[in-house]
Amino acid sequence: MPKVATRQDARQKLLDAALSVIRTKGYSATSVDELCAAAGVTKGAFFHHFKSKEELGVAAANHWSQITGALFAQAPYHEHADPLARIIGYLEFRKALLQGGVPEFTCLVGTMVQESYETAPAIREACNASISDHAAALEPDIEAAMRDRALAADWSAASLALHTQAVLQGAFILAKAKGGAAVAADSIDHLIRYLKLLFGPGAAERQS
Amino acid sequence: MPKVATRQDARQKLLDAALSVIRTKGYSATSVDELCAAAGVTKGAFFHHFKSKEELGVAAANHWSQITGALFAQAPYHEHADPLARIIGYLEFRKALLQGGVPEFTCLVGTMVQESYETAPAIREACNASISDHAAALEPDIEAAMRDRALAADWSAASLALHTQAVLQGAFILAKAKGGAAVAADSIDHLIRYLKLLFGPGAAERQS
DNA sequence: ATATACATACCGACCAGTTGGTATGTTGTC
DNA sequence: GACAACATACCAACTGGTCGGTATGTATAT
Repeated sequence: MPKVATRQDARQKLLDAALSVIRTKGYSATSVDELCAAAGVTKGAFFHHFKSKEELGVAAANHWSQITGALFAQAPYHEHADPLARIIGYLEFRKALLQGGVPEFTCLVGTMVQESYETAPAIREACNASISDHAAALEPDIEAAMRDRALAADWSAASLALHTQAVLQGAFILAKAKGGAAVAADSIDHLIRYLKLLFGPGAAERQS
Repeated sequence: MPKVATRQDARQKLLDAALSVIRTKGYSATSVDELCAAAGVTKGAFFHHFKSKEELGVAAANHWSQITGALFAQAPYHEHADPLARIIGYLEFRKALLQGGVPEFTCLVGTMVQESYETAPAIREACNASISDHAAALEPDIEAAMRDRALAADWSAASLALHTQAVLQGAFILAKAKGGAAVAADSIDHLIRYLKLLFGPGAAERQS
């Protein structure tokens, strides 16, 4: 029996618990006690690993970056030869992720940054890094697609990458408001349509 | 001296205070005491007008709907003869609203629904109504634009209207994460570009 | 005109429960 | 035996909410 396994992993259990609890109730409404209960850990363990609730918030945002980073890095859409196909594939992948209850497919950092952007700068910055890094990962494919089609656009690859994240974050808000994933899928479809119009046949001629 | 003025307006003062305080700190992190202090009102007055904090949340969402409803109803973009111009005008208007600090231009109900969608059904529904009604107000113009151009689209006016709200809500999240309005404006620009591609010259031929 | 009756608007002390955080153990490991 | 990884007990501050009370307005009957 790996006795070591029960020891030393309180931090991980807290971090994992934070992902689901905070996505369900929000950061402020989530108490330390609740987090400990969900993780099956005592309060002493909590403050042994995190010197404050805010530090847990920062760590949770970073944890989220790691997990989602790994998920998207190994996703199959990277295999497409055409960069545009990879971008569309990414968005189809995000649509396919809209499974289960709303708390299960929504974004931790999008939720957290709303509550803490003015009151907890460290959390805001960790959330910003998570979103911005994820967006930055899309830039090379967007740039390649622009080059392929010789697009002389009045927008940058970076701004389009951020726009995809805006649509996704907004789609999550609508899903929360309406209590279902359907709206979110519709919004992603509109984004896909936008990309196809931007990069599709005759696109270079339409833009100048 | 209007002695009456000092009476009876505690409710309004609380509602107005709620708009700014909740947009800054979020719903959960805003305490009743804080709300009272910001409104210059006592706790007794609070619970005289609202039987619970949650009821204040619902009332604040409705108050927000009223205020924003009036703002957009009297906005100048309705004067355009062309329905597409009205839609683009609406989005330009929203871009022009990105002034001042982040808490001043972001959306109350978008913020609130993130925190309460699972825990406070009444607030969720009030926020949903605010967003959905606002989106619904855009539908007639979208439908008219589709009719004008004889678009046989595989998307509905309703879904496009909701998509505009998703982009706006997402733009606010990015603005909060990055600490400035610039990203939000860029995202609205992408949305405007999408609409121009959807409805612009040759659009009917491109879609089938 | 005025007394009675009642409703509305508001005040502020108070309460029980919860909050984030701390101080002091205990236990296993190198 | 030193140190990390926890557990337990506890605390002051704050939380949403209650409650008895007061000031003011209004309808009605006399």
